[in-house]
Amino acid sequence: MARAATTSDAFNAVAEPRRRAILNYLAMQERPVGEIVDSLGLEQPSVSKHLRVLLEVGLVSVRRDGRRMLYRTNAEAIRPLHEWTETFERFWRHQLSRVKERAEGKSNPPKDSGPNFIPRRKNDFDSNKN
Amino acid sequence: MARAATTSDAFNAVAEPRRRAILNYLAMQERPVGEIVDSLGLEQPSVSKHLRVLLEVGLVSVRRDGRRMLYRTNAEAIRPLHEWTETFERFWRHQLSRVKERAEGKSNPPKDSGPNFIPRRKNDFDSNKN
DNA sequence: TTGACATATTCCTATATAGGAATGTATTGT
DNA sequence: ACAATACATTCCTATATAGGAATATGTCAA
Repeated sequence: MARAATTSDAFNAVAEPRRRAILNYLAMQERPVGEIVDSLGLEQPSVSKHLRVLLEVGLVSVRRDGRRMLYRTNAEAIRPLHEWTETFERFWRHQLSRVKERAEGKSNPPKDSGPNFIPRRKNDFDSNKN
Repeated sequence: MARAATTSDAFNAVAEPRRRAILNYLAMQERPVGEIVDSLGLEQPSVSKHLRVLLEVGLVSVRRDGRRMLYRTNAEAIRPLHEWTETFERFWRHQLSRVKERAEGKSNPPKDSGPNFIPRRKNDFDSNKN
């Protein structure tokens, strides 16, 4: 009766901007927690918690190196998201051409897109602090 | 101090499986609410609420047709997700080849991927009832 | 063993749902 | 005007965070 757990699946896990930032950071190479903390400017407990979520859904893997824990992004786990979004690719291509036609002036003003359109935010995905 | 609103951005909005199902359903063509209710087997108020969220983040658009409201997916709004996931494509390609090498038996057992690996669910994204 | 270093976990709290039930609102046909 | 149709909104509640603070756990060096 509430929102699904962040650990439900990759979709829920990556809904949090800091977790996406962490995934970006760990994509190139494995890193210890401390470096994530320093580089992204987050609190250490916060990073540990986010990593736990990412680990539970398989978005990262870990191995111990002495007293440090080296995390790395498991890109494979992001694939389902990529594939889901991919099914819409052909549609935004079509919509683009339609918009283009309209820009070239093909009469009727779009009495479309209803009551309150309210497109909230822009493209501020990724990163963010704290 | 809690989870970000579902209306924060597309990432949060599509974290809910039923909303993804609705987006899939409305991708091909616009549809009245009633058809979504019947086709996906959800409660009408539930569908209206989900549509409101999708509308607020710009993932769908509406127009009135008599007493019906015709919704349609705005694929363009899914593009940021596609682009974010796309940045990981090259990585899962690399990882795949690494896994392949290992399968062909290149010695050392993967003392990798830490304490409790716990990859929870499989690929049951999309759809779902209620 | 002890202390320092690196992470993880626990506790507490404000907040935002998602579902169910009930009700409100807009629009059309007669 | 009125009933019926099609949606939207409100109310209520159990649940799952995310952040901050404090503390616990694990590992290495001397």
